[in-house]
Amino acid sequence: MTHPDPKPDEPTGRFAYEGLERIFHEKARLGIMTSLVTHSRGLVFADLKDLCQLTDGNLSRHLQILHEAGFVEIWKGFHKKRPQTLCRVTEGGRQRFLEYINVLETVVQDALKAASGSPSSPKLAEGWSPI
Amino acid sequence: MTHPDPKPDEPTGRFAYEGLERIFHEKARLGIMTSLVTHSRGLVFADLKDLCQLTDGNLSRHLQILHEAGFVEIWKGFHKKRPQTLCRVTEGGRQRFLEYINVLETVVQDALKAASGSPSSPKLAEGWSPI
DNA sequence: GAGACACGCTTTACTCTATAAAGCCGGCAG
DNA sequence: CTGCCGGCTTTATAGAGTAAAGCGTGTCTC
Repeated sequence: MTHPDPKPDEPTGRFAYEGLERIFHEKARLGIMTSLVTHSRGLVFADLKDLCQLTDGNLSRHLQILHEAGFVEIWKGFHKKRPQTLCRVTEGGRQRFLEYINVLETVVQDALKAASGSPSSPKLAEGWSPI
Repeated sequence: MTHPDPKPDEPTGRFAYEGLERIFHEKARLGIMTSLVTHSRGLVFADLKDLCQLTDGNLSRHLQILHEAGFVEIWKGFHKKRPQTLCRVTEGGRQRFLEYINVLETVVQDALKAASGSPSSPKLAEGWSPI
């Protein structure tokens, strides 16, 4: 074997988390993407808004961003003579989001590993002063 | 039993993730906190900088923010006649960070649950147009 | 038929913030 | 004493999240 312990995604620095794509790493958009991945047939604007507890303007802007990135499709239609917007995640969006989620999983693992280990902080040697 | 299925942290809306504290939910600070929780005895500025792959100014600012929030302690000292800064997570910081991590874990669970389920998007009914 | 009102979003304006670049300060070498 | 380097801080700027305002269409009521 050439590589006893490959560790594919960690060139040099630990805890750098380069894979945490900015576009997904945002409370509101995390909720939107999770909602859309969960409901693969799509969600109308109002339902998505309720699921994610967002205001209209807010959801609109985030959807615009995700759409420009090619991660969600936006379809316009009508329901009872009122306009309706249907949102669906694209296949690419789905994949990239799940990659992001994998990185997030390693973050959680790292943190929990640390938590189980060291209990509490010891005193410092002389010569250090706070603040 | 009064509550068959309590679900403590979910009042009404799903995928809202209110527990995702802004101060931790940031790539750089996630790395810093994980590093500090992992090294409970503390880390000097330079080591932390390398671990998180941050620039000096960047790390300085993020530490300042975390310190003002009471989540990290900053100690000043000297090493070989050069100033050194030692950073340690506070007990409160450690706790709050792990709470944040728990929320992050539910995000990951939600997304992965969705991923295992629905495969791909069906066609839309007539009357919808894209963009 | 003309306001008034509600629905379903979009657009705008503001504030906050991450980060690159510049600055600062003491020690050391020549 | 002049310049340079290590070890951070401070500043400046671009970018982004979000509350508030705006807009267009349908549906009442009088």
